[in-house]
Amino acid sequence: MVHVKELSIETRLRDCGLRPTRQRIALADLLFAKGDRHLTVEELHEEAVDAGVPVSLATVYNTLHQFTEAGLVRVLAVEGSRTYFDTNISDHHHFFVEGDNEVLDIPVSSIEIGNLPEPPEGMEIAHVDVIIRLRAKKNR
Amino acid sequence: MVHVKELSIETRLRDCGLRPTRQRIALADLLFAKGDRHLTVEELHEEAVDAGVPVSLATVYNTLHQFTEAGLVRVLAVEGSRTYFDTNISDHHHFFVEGDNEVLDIPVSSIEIGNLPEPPEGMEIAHVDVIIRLRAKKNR
DNA sequence: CTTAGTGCAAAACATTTGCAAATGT
DNA sequence: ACATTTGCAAATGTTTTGCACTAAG
Repeated sequence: MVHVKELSIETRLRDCGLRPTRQRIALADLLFAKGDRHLTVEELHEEAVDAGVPVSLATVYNTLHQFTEAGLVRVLAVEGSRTYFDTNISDHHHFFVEGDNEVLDIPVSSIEIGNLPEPPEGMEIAHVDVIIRLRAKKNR
Repeated sequence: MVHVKELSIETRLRDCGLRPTRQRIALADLLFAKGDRHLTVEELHEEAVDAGVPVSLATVYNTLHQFTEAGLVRVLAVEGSRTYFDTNISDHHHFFVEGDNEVLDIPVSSIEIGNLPEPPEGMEIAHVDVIIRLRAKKNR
């Protein structure tokens, strides 16, 4: 049924030098089928298990790191304890809802950053992350 | 000798509802004496021990969290594993040197952010973090 | 004295790793 | 068949917690 999609994901994995194993295909499906997502390892693992793909937690960790190296996903540093992975690798920024620990995309076009400072000698800019931290507005 | 400074730190702590204990004073001294700093718990602990204040790691954790709640320091989310604490609580941004895991301040004045998107319904902006990730420039 | 703070060791998490068994090519 | 990948369980690294002991007011 979802065979067309799986084929293309298999190709993508192969292009990255990753063997398209059952687990990797299933994880990639979950990651990319539903559009842009922000997930912890734990969340993805649970989704996979719920979807009937009993992959181990260690494999989810390993797979997400492989995907990161392959440039399929990106690591998000928003909160100390858990690592978030972002399936949207295009240039964009994030809302982070404190308390809920929820991450939302901000289209890059909607933010203008000017006057970026010169990086120190011998350094170049790898990436600019903007995180807008949100809290519930207290209604009084 | 450094008594004037210690007195004022004692007052600051007291104002935050924190008893100025030996350990807290020593840690606050290390944090604030040398200007703006970006430290992990481990680093601060080592500094304290080196300075002849044999505080325990757990106390450094507890103290930094208390300082954070009191608004004396700020948590920096730059890198997944370790938590950085920033002694500069004014509005500013950061360079993060990947590989070195080093954090550098960027004066806020030098970056202009325009077109900030509207926060979702019922939310307000708590803080805007800009992290410019740097990598060593490859000289070719 | 009384209460809050500290240190230690153990617990709790998140993440990584080693190795035998399973899978992909 | 052969190399890679997986799963498990154990190891690691970081942070938190429980509780007896110590220090501050």
